[in-house]
Amino acid sequence: MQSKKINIKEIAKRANVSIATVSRALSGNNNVTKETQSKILKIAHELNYRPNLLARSFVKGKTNIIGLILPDISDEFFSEIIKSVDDTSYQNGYFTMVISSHGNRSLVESINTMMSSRIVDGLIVLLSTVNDEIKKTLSSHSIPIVAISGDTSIGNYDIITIDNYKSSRDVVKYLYKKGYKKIAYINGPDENGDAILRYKGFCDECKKLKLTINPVWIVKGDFTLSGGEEAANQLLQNKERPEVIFAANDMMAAGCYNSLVKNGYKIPEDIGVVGFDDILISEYLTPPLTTIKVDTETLGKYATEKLINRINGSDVTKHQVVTVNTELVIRKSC
Amino acid sequence: MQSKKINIKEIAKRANVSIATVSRALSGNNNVTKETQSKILKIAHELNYRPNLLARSFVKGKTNIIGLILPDISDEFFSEIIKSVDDTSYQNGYFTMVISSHGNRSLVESINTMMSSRIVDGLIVLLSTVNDEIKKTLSSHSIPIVAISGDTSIGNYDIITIDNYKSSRDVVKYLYKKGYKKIAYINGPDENGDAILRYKGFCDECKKLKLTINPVWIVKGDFTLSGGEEAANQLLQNKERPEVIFAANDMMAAGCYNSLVKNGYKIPEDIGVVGFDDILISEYLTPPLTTIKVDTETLGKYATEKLINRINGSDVTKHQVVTVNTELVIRKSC
DNA sequence: TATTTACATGTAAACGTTTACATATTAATA
DNA sequence: TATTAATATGTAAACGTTTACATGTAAATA
Repeated sequence: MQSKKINIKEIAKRANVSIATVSRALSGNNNVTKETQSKILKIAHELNYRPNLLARSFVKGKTNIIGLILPDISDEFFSEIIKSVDDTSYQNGYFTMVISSHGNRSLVESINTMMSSRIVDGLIVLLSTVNDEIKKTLSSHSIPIVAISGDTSIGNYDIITIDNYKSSRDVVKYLYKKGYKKIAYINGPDENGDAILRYKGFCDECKKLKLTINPVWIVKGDFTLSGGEEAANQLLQNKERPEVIFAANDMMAAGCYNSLVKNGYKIPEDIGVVGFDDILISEYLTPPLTTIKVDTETLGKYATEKLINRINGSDVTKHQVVTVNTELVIRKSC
Repeated sequence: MQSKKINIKEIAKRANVSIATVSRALSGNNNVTKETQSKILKIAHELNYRPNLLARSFVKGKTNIIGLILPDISDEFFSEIIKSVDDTSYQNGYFTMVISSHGNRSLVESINTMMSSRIVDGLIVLLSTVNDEIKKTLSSHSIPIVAISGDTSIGNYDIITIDNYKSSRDVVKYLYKKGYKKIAYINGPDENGDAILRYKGFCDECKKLKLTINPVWIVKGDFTLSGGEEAANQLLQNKERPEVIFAANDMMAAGCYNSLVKNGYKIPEDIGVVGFDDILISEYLTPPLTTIKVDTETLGKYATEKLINRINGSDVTKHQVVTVNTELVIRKSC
């Protein structure tokens, strides 16, 4: 039951100084004597004073909050990024505000709201698909924006990405080295930037290794578990069976497992499977899934650091595309 | 390149009215003529005016942001809660700020910072373990607080929880009905509120069904995958083998799978397994895991609604404990 | 001692809203 | 028509900080 409001005015009164001096003492400004400062600090502590961050943000025009906009928050990949972003921003004196744009909230709407509200100093946007509307919205920013996206086509903002193309080629290279010649591919959604590059990497490496790509072994998927299962079912209906299935993400690879088990195929003896992402469940599938590990921690870290450097003006270079390394994790599925 | 700052003052000047009238017109206040309002709205739209939410929050003493404090953000269980909380708060005109207290940030520190900063109107705190320090911190709140926790011991705040005790009894009941008599139990961490109640439920139902609890079949776990695997290894070293293992959470159940497979046991033919939580991987284990489904969506929704009702004063009852239902999901693991 | 310099502190404006209160205008009533 | 009530609008304070500028004081220099 604190009767009086504790603010710098109250502290000033008790310390017999002006509010300016209190402000300076509390902010560690050097233009204040040791004695005055310690007196003020003591009183502030006694009164359990906490600065009104809202007032401070208001006058400074800076909230030290960064916004993180997600297409859909429940995906495990995203939750790891949230953690990394939140960790990094905290270390740099920022808070993280998470805005998911599922349900009745569109991505563009979320971005616009956040950009104009002055509540966040900058924005990290996680993009799975990038259409022209989104690109236009992002480019018309009034605050710094960093995108985490597979689509690296030029926009007027920084992009943190992974090397989908090279990683995909690495997978094919590895399969080839293992002796696989007949590789099937389950693609991701058409408009998905990551999916497009992964597919291109697959095709190019096959071409380079002179592996003929059987058209019936290229099937469309949607990055979901059931989509992967259906795609695998479709693959199994062909007369000629592939030796290994390369799914464009782990979730679909897990779907393949379901299909293969139900159809009586053993992994990897009958058909091998390889995925992309290294999500949590991949390690615990039977057999554990060979896949491309995406370093989400670094991804989130880079994005956050880049954004903060943009915010505080220590990075004034042209917008960049930063690529985070991936790693082939060899397990037992092929 | 907007040369002039767009605020209500600027709009007032152009509309030839006072800032008060602009404020009223924009906020939909009725004390303003249709003509004046539409004139102001038109100008605001032309100038692409966006209210400074920070200024508004500051003067109103309300930010419409709720804080969500997590022990560690990467857990899948938490990410589902984030989604649900964010969704519900958005529907009620609130933003969600996520604060994870991993790394160098303690839970108590996070709570204190958030409570005093005035940045959030209320706080949802996800608790796995509740010690006295946390309880004391939560009880000394200056803003509404809702805890999502297994520990329902009375504190001066609302608690949303699941019925760990009853659910655990349900599992034992089901196993008994299936004919299992020799049930092993892998416990969670000592101080974990959920774990304590699950264990109690297990014991009480065994007693009721007159199932003798073999002490060597009760082993300690830590809710992690490797912990589950070790616990199962330990169980398998006894001369007498249990017929089924009840793991206090799904992660440990998955660990059991690893141990059993490595030791040449078939699930469920040789030994059955049952878990608790119904996390994403449970469905995709081989065989799919029978477990207790926790309705995270409802959990997050209830917590958020409760909090918002506290914030806007529409709920002034004594602090409550609200229990969200669980469901036994029968799959193939026992 | 007189003057300059450095430093500590105070004064007051600024940030962009909302809102209590005052005032002016219009409509409703006697 | 005179009075009252209702409505529209304006004025100015308030929210809690930070900070440019002014002022005062003590130390350093001439």
